[in-house]
Amino acid sequence: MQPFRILIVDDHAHAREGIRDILEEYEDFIIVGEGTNGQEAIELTEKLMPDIVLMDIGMPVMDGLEATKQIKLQFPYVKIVVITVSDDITDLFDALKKGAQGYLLKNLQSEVWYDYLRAFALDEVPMSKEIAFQILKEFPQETSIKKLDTPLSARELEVLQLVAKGLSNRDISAQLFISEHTVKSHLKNILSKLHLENRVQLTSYAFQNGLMN
Amino acid sequence: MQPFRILIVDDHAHAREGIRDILEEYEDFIIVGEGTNGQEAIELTEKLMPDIVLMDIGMPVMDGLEATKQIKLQFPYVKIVVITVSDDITDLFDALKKGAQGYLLKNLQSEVWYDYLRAFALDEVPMSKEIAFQILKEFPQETSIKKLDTPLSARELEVLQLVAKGLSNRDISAQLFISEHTVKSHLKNILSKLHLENRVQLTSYAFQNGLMN
DNA sequence: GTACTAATCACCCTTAAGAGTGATTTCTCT
DNA sequence: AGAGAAATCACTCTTAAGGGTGATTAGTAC
Repeated sequence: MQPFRILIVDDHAHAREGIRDILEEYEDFIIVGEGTNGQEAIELTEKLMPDIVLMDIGMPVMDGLEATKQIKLQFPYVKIVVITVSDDITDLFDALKKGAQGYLLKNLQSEVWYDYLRAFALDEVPMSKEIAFQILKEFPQETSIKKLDTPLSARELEVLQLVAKGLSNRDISAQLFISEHTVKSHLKNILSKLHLENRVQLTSYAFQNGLMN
Repeated sequence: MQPFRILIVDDHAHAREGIRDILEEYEDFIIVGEGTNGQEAIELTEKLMPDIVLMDIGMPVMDGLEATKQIKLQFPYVKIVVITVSDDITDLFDALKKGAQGYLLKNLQSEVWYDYLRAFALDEVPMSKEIAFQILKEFPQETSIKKLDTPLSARELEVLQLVAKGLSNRDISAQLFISEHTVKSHLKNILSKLHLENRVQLTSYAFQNGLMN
């Protein structure tokens, strides 16, 4: 079987080295290139067409989340695994939202990396958001997942539906007899809870999840 | 039967007089109040709770379209007929979009007014957008309905779907390999053709009309 | 060959949106 | 009584959105 072609993107040279050391232990993987920022990630992906991109998040010029989004838009078949350190798992949802299929912590044993990436390359890891939770449980380091995934309050649902109808914040404030500030505040919390980033995505979400009648 | 309670809103005194003269010919109608701008329209609607509001469009302080929107949001059961002069029928769609149920031209015969308003009050005039067209045909004064209601081009549909997915104009431009200017241009045309005013309403429209799969 | 349209790009301008931060009040749960 | 959540409002700041206007190119229709 052909080895899996892997592109490493991380702005820290020693981080790339660490990953390289791990992957070179196994014949299943071949590192086809290395990049140091999101911009390079896009260019190298286009040039090298790797099977998997290992993408760091915090990088200069263009960060890994933006690069992930761009790459998935242009090359949907390229798989992206976001790599991060153990203490900022909060980015997990953002990464999946941008189109990443996988999520790995830099400070795991090399055997874990191997098992995970191999399964991943063979499509044996359908990395959905549900499974992401399970993975999190297996690494019980206290993460800073705050008040995410709390259910929406009644008021928030009300605001959500008005947003999805196409009303502006001002219109909503007029209808609910509250200030526009408050509407913005509710909307901010709604977007945060649902891991969305703007009212259009919220509208799309509302329709796809049967919240509009 | 109780006469229908009517509120007249128009900034021109002589326009209100003209309407008053017409309506006072008939016992079916009683004029419960008169306003001169959109702000007054809202206040008077709340105070008087008329059956029908006859609403002019071009007015100072707050125009009739905005007032129509506000009133329909707060008092959905109040019927609104937008009144206008014959040469700016282009506002028709906007008025219906804001929630107006009817549309009357100021310079019609009083009998036409009577027949229309009576039928309207009795819910015998389901003033949909389709019927609006028919009414337009009956008043064949050459109106300035431009290139409205043209079908969307393939490219426009493509942009529409990306918008409804929640992508920003910049994201769309990157994916379609065109400039952000062009995306904006397409979007502008799309909104114009569909008589919508922002990307959220477009998203809503897309889902409700089965344009998303 | 000319008229029409789709698609592209550009510039200006105003307002809406959204992030960040923080504060107050009321209610509930324990 | 005290903790926590929900709802409210406020201020700042940056960027996205959208309207208005206009121009070019290429393809199509008649």
